[in-house]
Amino acid sequence: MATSKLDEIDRHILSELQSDGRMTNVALAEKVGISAPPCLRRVRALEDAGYIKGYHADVDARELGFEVQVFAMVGLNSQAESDLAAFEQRCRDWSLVRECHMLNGEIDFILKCVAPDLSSFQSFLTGQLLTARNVASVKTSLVIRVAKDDPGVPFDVLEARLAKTA
Amino acid sequence: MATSKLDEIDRHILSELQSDGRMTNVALAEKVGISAPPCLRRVRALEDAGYIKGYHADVDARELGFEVQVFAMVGLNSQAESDLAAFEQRCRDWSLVRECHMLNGEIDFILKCVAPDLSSFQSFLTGQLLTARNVASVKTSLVIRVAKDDPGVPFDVLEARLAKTA
DNA sequence: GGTGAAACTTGGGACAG
DNA sequence: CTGTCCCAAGTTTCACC
Repeated sequence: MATSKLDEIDRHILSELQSDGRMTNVALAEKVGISAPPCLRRVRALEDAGYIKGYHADVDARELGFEVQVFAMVGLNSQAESDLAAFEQRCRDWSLVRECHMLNGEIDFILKCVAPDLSSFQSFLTGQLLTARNVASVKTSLVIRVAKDDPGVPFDVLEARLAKTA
Repeated sequence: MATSKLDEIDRHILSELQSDGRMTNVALAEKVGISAPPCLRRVRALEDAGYIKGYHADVDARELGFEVQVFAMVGLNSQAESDLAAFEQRCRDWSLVRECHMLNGEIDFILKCVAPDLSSFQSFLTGQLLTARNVASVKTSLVIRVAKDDPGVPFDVLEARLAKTA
């Protein structure tokens, strides 16, 4: 497993940076119980190895005027790899689409979209998504409210798992 | 609109911090074209006003050993507010569940879940989610691959919108 | 993994437009 | 009220053990 390369301190670093990405290196070093220079070396190594893909401020979409969040379930006519890739590329080009996941089962893709209001989402839906080549069906569901929206992964699950195999 | 309190520099700051949350204040100040002290004051004000909810390292779930991502569509028996709230609280307590969104339409909730492997997800599904009080139906879809997973909001949409009304 | 030291960043105070 | 200049305290990031 890929985690076997990481020791407990590395996992602790990832966990802390996931919950507070702007923590200073000295505060992080203190939390994980080592001094600052080796802590920074570990962080750089985790970044270089791809365990940390980036750092992002978590901005409040609603406060910023994005009142509408929508999940769109998309079915395609052709599931040939080149057609799947073409649809994925189109999703990357649409900035309203924040996430695009290919799924198993009857739905081919689920898209998480964000828009300033319903009418601008509707114009995206009818003008872009529904008319895109190869799109067979789109079912949309408006988000009424968000009960939980945690970034990243549950480190407690990882630790529980490692404790079992140890 | 809530964005009217923000000027172009504030939006630029949010946009930069969304794409790189660990940028130093001097680098940020240079990017948005003001000097460091007022830039820092703006960042603090944006944090205090709730536009910035936090900062997070974006860790690679698969590299860390979370091989399985699943979307679960959940239907409840009762949609009374107290029953909805009870289910949402249960989702917050399950660390495998990273996101829980209440939707309109036939599905009541969509959950984004992450797990180390299929069997640990299955044991969560059968042991926790399906047996939870008030849960009527659960349809799950495995994520085959992720074509796009951008955090936050599309600032280009916001700018286009503001340009129109200006 | 730790230590010390140099360069840089942060974040405050005083002040101008 | 927002920006600029400056400075002390704290932080990052070397080279070396």
